[in-house]
Amino acid sequence: MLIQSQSHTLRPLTTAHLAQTMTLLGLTVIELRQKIEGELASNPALELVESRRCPTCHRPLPGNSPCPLCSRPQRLSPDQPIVFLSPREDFHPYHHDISSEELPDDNFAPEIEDLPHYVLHQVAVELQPEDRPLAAHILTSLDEDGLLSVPLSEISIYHHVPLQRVEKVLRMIQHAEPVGVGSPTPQDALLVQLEVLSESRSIPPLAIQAIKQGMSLLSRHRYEELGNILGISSLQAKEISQFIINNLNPFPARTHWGEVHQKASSPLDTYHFPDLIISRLTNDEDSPLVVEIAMPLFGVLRVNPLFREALRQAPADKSDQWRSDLEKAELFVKCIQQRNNTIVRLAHRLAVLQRDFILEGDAYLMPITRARLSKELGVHESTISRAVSDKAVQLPNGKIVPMAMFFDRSLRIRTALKQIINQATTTLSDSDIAELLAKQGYPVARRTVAKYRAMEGILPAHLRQHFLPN
DNA sequence: CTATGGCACGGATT
DNA sequence: AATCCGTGCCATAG
Repeated sequence: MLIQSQSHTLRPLTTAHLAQTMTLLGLTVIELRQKIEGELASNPALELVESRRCPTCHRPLPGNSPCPLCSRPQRLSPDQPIVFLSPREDFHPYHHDISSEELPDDNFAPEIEDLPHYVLHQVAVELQPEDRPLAAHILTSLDEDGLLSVPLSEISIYHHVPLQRVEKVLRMIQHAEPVGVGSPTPQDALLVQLEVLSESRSIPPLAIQAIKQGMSLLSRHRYEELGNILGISSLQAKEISQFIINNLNPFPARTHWGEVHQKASSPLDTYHFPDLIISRLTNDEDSPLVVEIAMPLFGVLRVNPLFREALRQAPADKSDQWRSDLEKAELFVKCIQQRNNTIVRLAHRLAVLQRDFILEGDAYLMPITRARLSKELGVHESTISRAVSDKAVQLPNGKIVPMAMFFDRSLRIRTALKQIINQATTTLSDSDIAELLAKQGYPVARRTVAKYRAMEGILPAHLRQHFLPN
């Protein structure tokens, strides 16, 4: 049998090994955690050793390696990302301490008043004095997403006023910034935002229906079924969905206040826990990237040495069972290592290739294919596919995006297209846009422009109207 | 007649 | 082998 040939690439030795590694590769952190917990529970030969922590930064360390950040020599090259496994005990997105200092917009008001006051000041002018307590009640009952957490009827009863009056006040609040705040459900928030948006620009006609009838399908990206309900094709459904994602936000408090045209980071997706967390080591322009690969458990998995020992004196009737447990455990540990190894190398390569995209944004995305990467890393194409699909990455700016975005061939062109339309003084037809794109080095067919436009939720030229921002 | 959406085909990707 | 994506052609709306 062939022994590993390449430098530090762990090679699968058996088909079972291969199969299991493949399966593991395809799993998200959260899925992997369940898988590992299952194995741990069913196989006594496996054990979980708790992670050590770095004495300096208190970060949990994978295995016996020194802390990849603190024990790093001073030789820092921007081209060399620091990639490491990061055992986690929590499953909330988190920011590296250093990068969290960097805030995206500078014109942010230094004295930030809290959301309830911010909204109250806006509605105060048109609010009847006697309705003030109602507004206050509503605004103090918001959850952290800006949604109303108590039923309206409760407020109505509490203040001994008719329900319509409460509704009237709520309507006022919902129309304040951030638009939709105070809505009882994400659905209501979207509807209000849509209504407000429709005053300044045209909107897809079926968007309202989509939100009203297909909310659950919408949030699960079930375009085909959504299309069926609305009596349109799944492509159209997708377009509408895209429009909603791009222009509306189901959780009003989660965006920054002020801007009307939110580029919300696809809010319907953000609850995913990222598998990769990318930040920058320092705020310098040439700082290396730090890539943490989320490990699902706070510890390191290994074969229990005591179990190995015990096997020697195993009672005859248990011997076979134990032996098989041990083998399974060894295989499992090896597969996990293999998975980690592949992901580390993949992440490293991606961080090198897509550095500009990670730091500067969509316009700098390199067009790369999974096939190319698989050659560079010396693995099968399907390996890359598995490793990428369904995974989420948190970028230094805090946005969580699907890992597949690193391989999106059209994203670059789509952002160029958006820029063209935003900067255009006249209303451009699709063919006009196609020409302009070609001049920028993106030769695309007119028909393709239409599709990209639709993907971005931008309406056709004759329905488009231009408004100056604010 | 022009601009755009639907459908389907072929090649690339997974 | 199945799926996705860009594109051409045609129908339709304005």
